[in-house]
Amino acid sequence: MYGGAPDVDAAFAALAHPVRREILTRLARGEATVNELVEPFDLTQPAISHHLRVLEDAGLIARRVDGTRRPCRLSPDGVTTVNRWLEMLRTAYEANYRRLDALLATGSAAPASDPPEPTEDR
Amino acid sequence: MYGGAPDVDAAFAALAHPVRREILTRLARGEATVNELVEPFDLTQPAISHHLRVLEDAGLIARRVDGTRRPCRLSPDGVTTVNRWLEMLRTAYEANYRRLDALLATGSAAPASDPPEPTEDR
DNA sequence: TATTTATATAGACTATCTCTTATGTACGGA
DNA sequence: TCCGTACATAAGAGATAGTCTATATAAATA
Repeated sequence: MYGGAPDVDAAFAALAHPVRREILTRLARGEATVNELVEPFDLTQPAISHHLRVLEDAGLIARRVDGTRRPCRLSPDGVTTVNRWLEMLRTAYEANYRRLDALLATGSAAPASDPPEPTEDR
Repeated sequence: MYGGAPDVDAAFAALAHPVRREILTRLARGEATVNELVEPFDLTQPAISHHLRVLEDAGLIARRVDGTRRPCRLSPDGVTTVNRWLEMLRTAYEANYRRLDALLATGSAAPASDPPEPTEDR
């Protein structure tokens, strides 16, 4: 990663809005101009421009200049940031499970009220 | 309004707050009661209880009853929901790249988006 | 140069979020 | 039973986010 890693908070905050996630879904199929991104929504152009700014600041999209147009494309940096955080969470979670399993395997006294853990990941 | 799947929306919205992400990080290391989760933060107990409610509604944590205590633990469901959405995005993104690569390999005229040169404005 | 097109920015309004204090509820222990 | 502990819920203040209209900017076009 060349530039500074986009901040985790900005990436998660950007992904929290359904319109912004829809914009990303559209951009995953290829580049699009601002007006092309406005069209599927019942929102004004300034509203979409604002969402694009948020996505850009989060490292989720990038833009180039083409005359008066600013075609947007997906930038994997923001998604990578989010994936890394989720991976950290999952790693800590699984490490805790391994520790718990090891503890139970030793035959140590288990907490009496311990319910069987229901779900495995995925 | 513009919502897609409601669980996706709830999960991403829940993850958008840094305090809630910190709570999840703590729970990845094991179960904790509400008071134990309040302690590391400079927030009141009702504020943390509200965050826990948001996390529970998003399928990110689960709670059990132990006397007057409500120990919380991580629930993988919400993270799985988020991971699935990100995987969808990545899949579409990579499919688009393969399509573009195939197009370029045929020697056809590329779409107007050929320069990978990052023209950055401002 | 004047006009149109594509997009950005500003300001205001409103809705939602976050946090607080105050209070309610349920359980355990004396 | 009375009290303390652990937590939830309510109500309201203050902050923030999302959206609109109006306007600015900049390039393309006539």
